[in-house]
Amino acid sequence: MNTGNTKEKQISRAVIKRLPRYRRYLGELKKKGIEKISSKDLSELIGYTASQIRQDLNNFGGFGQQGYGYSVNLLYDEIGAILGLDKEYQIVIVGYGRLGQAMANYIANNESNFHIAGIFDVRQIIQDVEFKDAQILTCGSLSGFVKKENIDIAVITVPAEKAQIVADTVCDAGIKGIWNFTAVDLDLPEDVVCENVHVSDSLHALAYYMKDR
Amino acid sequence: MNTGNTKEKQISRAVIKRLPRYRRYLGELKKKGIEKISSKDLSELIGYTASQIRQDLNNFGGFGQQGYGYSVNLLYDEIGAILGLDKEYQIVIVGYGRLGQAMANYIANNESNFHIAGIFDVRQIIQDVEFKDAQILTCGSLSGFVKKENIDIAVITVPAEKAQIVADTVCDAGIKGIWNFTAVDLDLPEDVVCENVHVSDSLHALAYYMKDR
DNA sequence: AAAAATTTGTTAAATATTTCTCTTGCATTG
DNA sequence: CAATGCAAGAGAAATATTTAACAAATTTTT
Repeated sequence: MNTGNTKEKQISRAVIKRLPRYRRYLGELKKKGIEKISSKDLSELIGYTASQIRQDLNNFGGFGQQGYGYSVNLLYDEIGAILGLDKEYQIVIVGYGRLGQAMANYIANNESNFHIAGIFDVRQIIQDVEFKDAQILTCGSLSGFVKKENIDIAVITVPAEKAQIVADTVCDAGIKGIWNFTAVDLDLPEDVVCENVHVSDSLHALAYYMKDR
Repeated sequence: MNTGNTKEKQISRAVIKRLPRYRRYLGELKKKGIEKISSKDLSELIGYTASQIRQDLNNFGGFGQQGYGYSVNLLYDEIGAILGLDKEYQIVIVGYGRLGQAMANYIANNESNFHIAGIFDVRQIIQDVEFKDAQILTCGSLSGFVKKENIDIAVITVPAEKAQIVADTVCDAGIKGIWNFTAVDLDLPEDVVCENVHVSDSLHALAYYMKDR
């Protein structure tokens, strides 16, 4: 077991970025009732080389069987465990505009192990008083809520100019992870993990690849 | 000029992914009225090494001046031109749920050279009949609209199970690029460019990095 | 006006990542 | 139940990416 004190091979970010994708495809195979798959077949499906798939998976252990392939169900669960998707995370959504609402829906409907504990907005929300079992509150109570409810992750969907203030607030309150949808890179304490969804960067990359079409 | 028939160094995807980020920071510097910056200072700001910044930029030409640095304004525009952000793109948004609305707002307010020409949804939308100067229409007219209006990019924000059908429709109608927000990878013709925003993959990567916190 | 300090563009070195090759083990088939 | 084929795992080779080093050009200082 990894207790964090042995010097072990650091898994590259590129590998981690591929894991959710493997899991996504395995989920689809599962749904279709397919029980086993070889790295070769998975390769054709996903578009990475078979070699890379095997190499990636072997960073975490041998989940396959020679002459047979990989068990779809087993591999799906194993990757889930590697990613930490075998636990439940408590999250808050900060910023309940259209993007915040979209992400709330997405999480509630597709990410069963991420529980929306609270939703925050600067405005006093009138139409919705709650979302599923989460209260919708004003930002003033954010810090206290994160502390009291032991929130793991803050989803930041506020306007860009408010993002850093929100980040500071939740970090001070002891948050462990931030899922940032704003177009700024946040300045965060060492021990807070952050994943950015910079849609503008993605759109601009799209423009680049369209250049000579 | 690149006419596409000379064998030239292929720019790696990693470089392209960094360009929008450079431009974003340069935009902020511009706003602050800063006129020049060295790769060293930019490095401290962005977090890439100065060496990498220079290397990246020199893929496209020498925009800096020895002993001086880079002109913020010039570099901002040059990167914009490299990315193809000096043209206007006609886009349609397909799927006008909360995510579609969020992206429509984002584009209208932040991406001046992407013009929302039309918005499509399966439902007959009652409350909004139009968004800025774009009509909101039902999906039946999507194909005809894309053809007639010469649309460049389709933003796909429909439920995952509809994504491929929408993609097929717009591709048949001659679209050049797709900005895909659904959790599936689309099967597309060779000549259609696609940029995916797989939020689930991003969330799962976040979970991984939170493991031992 | 000369000297010193900057800072780019570029080439070379170091790392990291991906692909290839080969060995070994398992499963299937006759 | 032996022979054959399949496919993982592992290590080596090949690529690609990133970082470092340095010469040349420019600016600033004295």
